[in-house]
Amino acid sequence: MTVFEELERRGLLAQLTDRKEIEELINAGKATFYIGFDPTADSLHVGHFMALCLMKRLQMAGNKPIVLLGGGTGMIGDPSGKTDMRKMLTPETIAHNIQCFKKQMSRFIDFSDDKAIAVNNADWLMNLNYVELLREVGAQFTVNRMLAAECYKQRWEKGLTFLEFNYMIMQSYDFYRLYQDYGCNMQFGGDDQWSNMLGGTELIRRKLGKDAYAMTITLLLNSEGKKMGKTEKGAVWLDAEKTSPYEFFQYWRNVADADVIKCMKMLTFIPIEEIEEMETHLEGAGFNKAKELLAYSLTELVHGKEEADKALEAAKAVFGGGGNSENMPSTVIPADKLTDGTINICDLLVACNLVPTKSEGRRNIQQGGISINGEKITDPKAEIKIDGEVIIKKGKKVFHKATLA
RNA sequence: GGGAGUGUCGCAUAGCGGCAAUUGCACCUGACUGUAAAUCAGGAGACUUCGGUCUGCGCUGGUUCGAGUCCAGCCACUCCCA
Repeated sequence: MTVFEELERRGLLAQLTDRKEIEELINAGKATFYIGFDPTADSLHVGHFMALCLMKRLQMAGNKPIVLLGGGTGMIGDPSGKTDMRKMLTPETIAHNIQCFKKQMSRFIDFSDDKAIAVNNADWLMNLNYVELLREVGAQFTVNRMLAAECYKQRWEKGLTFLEFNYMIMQSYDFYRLYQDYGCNMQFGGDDQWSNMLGGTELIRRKLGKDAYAMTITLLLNSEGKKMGKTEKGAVWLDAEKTSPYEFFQYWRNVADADVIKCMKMLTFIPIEEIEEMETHLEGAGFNKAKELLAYSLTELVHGKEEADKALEAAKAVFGGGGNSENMPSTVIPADKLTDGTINICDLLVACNLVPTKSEGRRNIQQGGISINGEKITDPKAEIKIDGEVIIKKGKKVFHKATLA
């Protein structure tokens, strides 16, 4: 099976400028392609992860990836698909975020022996001369065409600043530079990047008379049409500090039935034949097995085997009713929060970050949602004795361990 | 630069001067389940010695026994004209 076929069978392909040409290029394994990552946060998230997996798949097939870090484009902010103006990032934040990105990326992409390279578009964007750029590049774009781009539609009502409007130009210019400097003739990315990517192919065609290609991968949406990788608390991060391996595992363990197979296909490296086979006889409780596999293999990819094992162990212990609390998420309670070795139940819940306020904790207790060491708590004034460790259960599936400092 | 309008709990929406403030989505808890979905029930400013107390409708002042609601100034955003 060729790489291209595999991508297609996994449902990853969204839009392509020239299907046949791209298929041949990447299957031959000699292509150089790039994917851009803007340093908007100090950790990668699931969307980035998909792009990195695509890179890895293509790299394994012999192609050469270029990771483009958006040190320059990050100064502007991509308005695509955003309803509100992006907060402007300070140069310091951007530099910090780039460091974080680089560190995480090296887990997925092999940069040794020049098998992949990372570049920062700040290197060329920051020194651009305004008038020169306008004449060189600006003359190649018409405003009416840019405005027609799908990615700006959402901004119609809220307004689009000139700063953000220029994002497409910057990204196009990136592609143009990479084409010239590295012979990179393909750009891949998330489907929301389509218009920006087309800008680049267009620019290359006009300036150089050469063909360049663009391909986007499907956005990972759940069965309700919402972006996956988001929770109420925000994104599901790849950084263990921001989203613990256990939480990460649980996120995927809890996906809807309708989404398991799709996630497996799009996010894991489990052989596609295996997934398709599984798909044919998946029913009832069998879904749980599939979800467990999904959660495990993703956690393994992102956090390594050891952490994945721990997360799986913790999940089994907790949901299987076993007593092993070793790998459960936990909080250490400082001794000065205790009086006579006990702590008020509401204070305990807040201290463990299980609820935002005491009122919320009280409510949960009154509604019967809190158990300590398997015993339901009904009195919000209960004093909990902490000696050794205490297992707190909130709702149906939030387990937490509190230990004394 | 001139004119019009808007600013309420994550988002969206209601609110004749007596409101901790409507409704929808999202969210949380309970029941049923498979750590799924659907459904049903409940909850949802904070603190509380459970009697209360404090904070709150862009910001700052004012009118009033009492202001999300009226007035003035400011700020932000949107639209129209230039």
